[in-house]
Amino acid sequence: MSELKSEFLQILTERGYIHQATDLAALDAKMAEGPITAYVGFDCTASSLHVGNLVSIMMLRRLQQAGHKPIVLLGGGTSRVGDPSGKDESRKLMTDEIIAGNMASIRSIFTQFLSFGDGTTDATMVNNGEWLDKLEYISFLRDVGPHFTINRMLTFDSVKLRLEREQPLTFLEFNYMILQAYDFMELGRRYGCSLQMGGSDQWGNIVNGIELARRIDGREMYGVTTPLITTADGKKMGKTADGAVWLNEASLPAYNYWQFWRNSHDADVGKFMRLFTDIPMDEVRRLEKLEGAEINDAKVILANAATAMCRGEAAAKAAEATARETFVKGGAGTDLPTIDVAAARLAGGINIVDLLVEAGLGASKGEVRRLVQQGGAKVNDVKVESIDQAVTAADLADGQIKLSAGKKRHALVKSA
RNA sequence: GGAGGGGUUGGGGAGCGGUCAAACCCAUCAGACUGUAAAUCUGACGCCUCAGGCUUCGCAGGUUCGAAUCCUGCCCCCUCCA
Repeated sequence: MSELKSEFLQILTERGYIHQATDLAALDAKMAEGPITAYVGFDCTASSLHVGNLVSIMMLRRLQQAGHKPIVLLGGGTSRVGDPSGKDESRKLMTDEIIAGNMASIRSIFTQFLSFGDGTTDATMVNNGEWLDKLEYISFLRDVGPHFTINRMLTFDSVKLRLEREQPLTFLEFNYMILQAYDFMELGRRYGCSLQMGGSDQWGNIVNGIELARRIDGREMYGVTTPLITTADGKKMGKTADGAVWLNEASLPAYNYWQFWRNSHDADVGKFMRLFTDIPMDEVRRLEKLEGAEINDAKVILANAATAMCRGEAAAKAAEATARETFVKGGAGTDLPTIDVAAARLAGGINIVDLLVEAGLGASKGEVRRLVQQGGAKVNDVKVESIDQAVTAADLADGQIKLSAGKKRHALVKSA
């Protein structure tokens, strides 16, 4: 895989998106010739996607930028079956209502990253329930069944791992890969889609689709997978103490999203810029070389770019302003988590431990007591000396009280 | 189906009648050092009305002054044999 001709694959390679690909040379030639249509599938297993899905979303964005057509496939149909990959246990079956709700919530995310419409390079959103829900069992079996041997299916990791560990794999789950393969073929028929992209765990599913389409339709299709993105200390990216880093504002406020990127490890700054922002490569190369305190500037640029893309320019600006106000000036930015407390209650004095728990800076009173005893709690940047201390209206400064747990976690209390 | 082994506090994993809220490691949180980084060092790490109390060791019973530790039943898991 020496010199690539197509802009898209050049960019993908340069920015670190490619893990595996089927017949890259042929795909490259095809993409250099003219626009193609490609898709990534997303299951509707949660009400929001998270940064783990971001690599795939960004690939679609790159695709569109390079003049090709992206399809976002929402797994309204496949979510009713459940992908068995990796997990030891079967996924719980989700109700149709939950799936529909998740799908509606996930849809909105994509408009931030792609431009939708009817133009040749406009993105399209499709729900595989459109065809999967209508399949007739016997005819489906006759059409598709002969092209899959059980022998082969048993060799795929998603199945093999489960069997090796003697974990049950239901027939329902076993069918997932067939349905995904069918999706790819169907997208080829309906939209002339010829490329499927996805995470490295999707490799088997993608290859199945390619083979199915070739056997039944004689259509040549391709697959590209992304590497599993890990952080510099070797962990799966996107896991924080509080859980996943969600893309939806409702699941994770912009300030926290911004902070996630701002707190990247030094060594990850360049990698993340390449994958998750549109910052030009020259700029990336310059910024990732910064050392010492200067790399912090690069982290801010990363956080701004990533947040702006997902949550909009205004949200990024507000988050940055709050971070600057809070961390650089030692004040309190408006984007910090805020709780309201009745004026009367505040006038009477509220125990600091109770207040910290209410503000979400600790999970239990015991935890917060420890925090105070270890000198990690602050009111208006003054260390709390005792767990018996009370916060009163006298602590209000500019109508608010700043609570801190450690150096990074802050919240505001407002009197209402 | 047969024979063994096991289910312990977020994860891993000790404990095998009292000194057990339960070793140790990881993760996590805080403090120091810094750059809102990493590494390192220190401390904490079930809940509460916190020098005291309460609820935990798969589930339900039982033995005992006293059980995570013993017994009975149930559920689940693993290994080997068929």
